Amino acid sequence: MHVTMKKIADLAGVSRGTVDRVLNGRGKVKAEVAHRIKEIAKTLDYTPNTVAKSLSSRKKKTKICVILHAQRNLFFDDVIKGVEEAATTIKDFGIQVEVRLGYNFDPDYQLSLLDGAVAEGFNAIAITAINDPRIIECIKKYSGDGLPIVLLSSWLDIEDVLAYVGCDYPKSGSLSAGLINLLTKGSAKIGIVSPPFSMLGHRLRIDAFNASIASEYRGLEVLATLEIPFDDEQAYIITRRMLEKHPEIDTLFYATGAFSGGLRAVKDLGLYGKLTIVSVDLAVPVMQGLQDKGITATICQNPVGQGFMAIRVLFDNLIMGKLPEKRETLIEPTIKIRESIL
Amino acid sequence: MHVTMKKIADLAGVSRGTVDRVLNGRGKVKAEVAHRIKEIAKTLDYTPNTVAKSLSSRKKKTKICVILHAQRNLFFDDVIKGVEEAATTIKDFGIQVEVRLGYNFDPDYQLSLLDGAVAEGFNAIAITAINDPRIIECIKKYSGDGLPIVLLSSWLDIEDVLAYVGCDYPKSGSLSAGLINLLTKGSAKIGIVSPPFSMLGHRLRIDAFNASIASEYRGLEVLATLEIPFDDEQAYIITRRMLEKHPEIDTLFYATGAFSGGLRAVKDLGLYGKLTIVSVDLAVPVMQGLQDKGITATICQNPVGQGFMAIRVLFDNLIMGKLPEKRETLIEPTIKIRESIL
DNA sequence: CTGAAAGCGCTTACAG
DNA sequence: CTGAAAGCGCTTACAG
Repeated sequence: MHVTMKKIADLAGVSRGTVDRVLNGRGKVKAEVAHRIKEIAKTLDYTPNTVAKSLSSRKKKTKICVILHAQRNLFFDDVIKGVEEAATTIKDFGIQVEVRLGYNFDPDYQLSLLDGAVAEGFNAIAITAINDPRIIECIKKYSGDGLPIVLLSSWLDIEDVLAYVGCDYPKSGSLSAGLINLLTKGSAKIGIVSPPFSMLGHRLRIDAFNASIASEYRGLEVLATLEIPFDDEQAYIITRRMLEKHPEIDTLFYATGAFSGGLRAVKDLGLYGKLTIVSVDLAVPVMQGLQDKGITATICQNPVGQGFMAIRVLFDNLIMGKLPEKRETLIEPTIKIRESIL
Repeated sequence: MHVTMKKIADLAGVSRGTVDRVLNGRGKVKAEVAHRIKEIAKTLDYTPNTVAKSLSSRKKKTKICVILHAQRNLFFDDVIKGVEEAATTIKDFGIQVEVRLGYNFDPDYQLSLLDGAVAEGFNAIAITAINDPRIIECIKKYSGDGLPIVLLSSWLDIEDVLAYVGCDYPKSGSLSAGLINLLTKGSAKIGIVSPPFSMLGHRLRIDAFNASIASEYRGLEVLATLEIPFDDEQAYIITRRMLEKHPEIDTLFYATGAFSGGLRAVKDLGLYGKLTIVSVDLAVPVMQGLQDKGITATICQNPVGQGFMAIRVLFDNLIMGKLPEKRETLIEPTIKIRESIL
């Protein structure tokens, strides 16, 4: 019971060093011996002991860098909280985690953070990567070089990467559709406001929203779909124009972070509290809106869990050489209403 | 950087053994020496290395017993899934986790499981304790003897225990009220069906539900509140009688696991699909009901998370001697609708 | 009351 | 290509 390297070494009639070489692919071992060791390990169902492993390799510090694409906000505060929670549990494994904030979705700056982290010898990276060709190129390159990289919270289709940990955008979209159906008893004129589709996830979300309506909820009708930048002034203008152009709109699916501008437009038009509004995430104005019943519900994506999982996936890979089962670790979206945040 | 026992020993001019004695309260040490060591440890902000700690004490196996009060069902399957997930992450710490199923809420049987686990030398216990004086007494006794016990998923007011990990019943109640308010646009005649209040949590949930309505949602009216046992035949009869007696009821808060009986009553009366039904948890008939839109929503309590946290709390205590920050680790209730389970 | 030594299961130079 | 030894940070008998 409980197989160790020593036991395998004894059975194979070699030293632990040799077993180590075979099982961890360090240096050359005579083929015949290697084969024998592998057989024994397999027969005995050997699994290396993570705890011993990390204790023994404590000298060569292992460092994980978490790179975000903007300054802190409520969402990233939660992501960071999850990251730090995970960091605490793996601290004693000699793994250090460092968070570096980006600046205003600036690709150049993020690029410099990325290169900087690699130059400083970080052993793994979690990044909310900006959808920019140079960044994608850069991530591909480092991944190709064997650096474990996790895309955190922002979906990009990069195969080479270790994993994507973040929102299940399609599910977030269909969940929103189902919820709006319930909240409006199956009949609604909907205006959609989305962040730019250049962030791929957002398109996936809206597509799923529409697909869900088309297949299940015929009483829901989408009158307008707007992409707006992360800019509250723009949000105000565009949202206002949409509501003026479509006075029949009684429901807003407001799937963007630039919330206060849009909310102001709703208020200025005297529609606050009259519209059914479903939002995403939990920014400050959303919290406020739920509180005073102007916002009906919001679809969250468990940012704490995202941060936590990103670190776990990297930890498992660094310590165990483990690949995640699926390249996408999708975090379950959840419905929050007023009482959820009380 | 990075304080170890050896460093402290050197600074104090003693051996590591002595430092160990002081910091872990094993055996006597001259008061003056002990004091010096404590000072140094505090100054240097020493925190013991969990990894080394557990590796070194690997010989004396540590075992956690998880005792449930009934056979498996979807809820406990998820709890067990969480338990096993946590068990995997701590396996290499030499901690074994074993799950033992109760039988039909039978206190005698649970008592025998509890005594059995202690007799077999388990080092910690997580238990979905039945609200029975003998069991409470027994838990108190073992807790008093220093055995770390976590109450899992079933709330009891036992101070001596290490922690309660489970549903936030009051929040579950207010969340249900808020949700029903949204689903019915603020106007509903409600029938409540609850499991017996002898399980304390259920009373807390219904109380919070009513309190929330009283303070915020005056358009909601509770016409009947029924406690029913976990028995589908009874559930059928009682639910049917309630609906016949109060034909104005348009909304059901069906906060019990005995679901299929009640659902059959609704169907037999031709009300399926017409009532707004909010349920709790995700038993098979609930899943089915959400699927075909007969059930509007259900309030879940993250059973996977409960199982996971229970083990984590015990692990932290066993390995680190850490007490949980609060004695109650409350799991956030969540709203699930049709699309949540698709 | 205190220290020296061995050990937990692995990795890492260092020899050969 | 392979082995013996030291070490990661702690605990645990065993002496004294």
